Amino acid sequence: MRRGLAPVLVGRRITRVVTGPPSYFFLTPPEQLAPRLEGRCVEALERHGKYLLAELSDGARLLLHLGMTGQLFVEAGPERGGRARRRLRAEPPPSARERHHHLTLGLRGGLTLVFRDVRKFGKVRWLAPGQSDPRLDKLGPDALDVSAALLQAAGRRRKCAIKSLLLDQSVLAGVGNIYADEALYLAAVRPMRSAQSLRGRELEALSQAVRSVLLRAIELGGSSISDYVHPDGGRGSYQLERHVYGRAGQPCQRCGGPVERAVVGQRSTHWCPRCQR
DNA sequence: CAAATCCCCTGCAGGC
DNA sequence: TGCCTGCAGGGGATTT
Repeated sequence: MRRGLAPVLVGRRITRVVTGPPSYFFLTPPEQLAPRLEGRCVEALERHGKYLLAELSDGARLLLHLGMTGQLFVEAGPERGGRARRRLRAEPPPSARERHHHLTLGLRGGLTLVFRDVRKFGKVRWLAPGQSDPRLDKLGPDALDVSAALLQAAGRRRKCAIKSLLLDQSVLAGVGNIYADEALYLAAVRPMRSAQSLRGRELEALSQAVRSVLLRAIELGGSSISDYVHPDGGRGSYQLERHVYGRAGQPCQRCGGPVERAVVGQRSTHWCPRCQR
C-alpha cells in the first residue's frame, strides 16, 4: 500500500478535505481534519507494521490504519470548478458508491485519495509535530526485520501459541492472520505449538518464512480475499498462491492431506497436520 | 505479567 | 424468498 501510494501522494498538496460522519474511526475528530490538513504538502509516506504515516510540510503527521476492511485508493478529480467540485462537498445522503467514505483528500494536480472502510475498524489520527501515539509506541520491530533471535527472546518465557506471538504487534509489527498461517506452513511449524517450545532451527525457519511470505505478498500486491484493494483500485493476487489460509478441507499442496482449521488465540487458523510439526 | 474475553461495525454466505 | 446465525484479513480495554 505504501509503495503504491507514495508516488501519488508524496510531493502533492492537500487542497480539500471531506470527512464522513463522526465515528470512532476518527481518533481525531473529523471536523478538525480539514483545518489541519488543507494547504499542507505530503513530504513522505512511511510505514511501521500495519500503520501508514504521512509526513506533512508543517511537521505534523497523519496516522492511518486500514483495520480489516479499510481501503485507500486514488481517483481522478476533483476537477476545477463545476460538477466534481460540488460532489466533493458534504452531502448528507451519500450515494451508494460513496458509502463508507470516511476521509477524502483532494490533491493539487487533480487526484483524490479516498479512505473507505465498511466496518470502521480502520483509524485516522492527526499528530502534531513531535507528537506520538501510544499505538505506535507499543509496536515491536517491523516484521520485515524479523530475526530468529528476536522471536527467541520474545518467546522465551511465553506459553502462548507461536501463532499468537507472531500476531502480537508489540513483538513484531505487521504480521496479520493470513500471513501468520502461511509463514507457519512454510516453516513446517504447527500454529498451536507453545512459543517457548521452538528449537533454534525452527525459529530460524520461521523467521525466514515470515520475511519471504511478506516480501512475496508485497510483490503480488497483497491478498484480496474480500475487501483489500490497491491505491489504483486493483486487487492483489497473493490469495491465489496461499497454501493454507482459507483452504480448510482442501489438499495440502505438499503432501496432499487435508488442511485443518481451528481457532487458535481467537483467530481462525489453518495448517497441515502432516507437514507442520 | 500473560492470556482470555468481549467489544467495536457491516456485509455476506449458508442453513432452515 | 426471507429470516437468522455465524463469521470475517484488526486491535483495544478489561478481566482473570
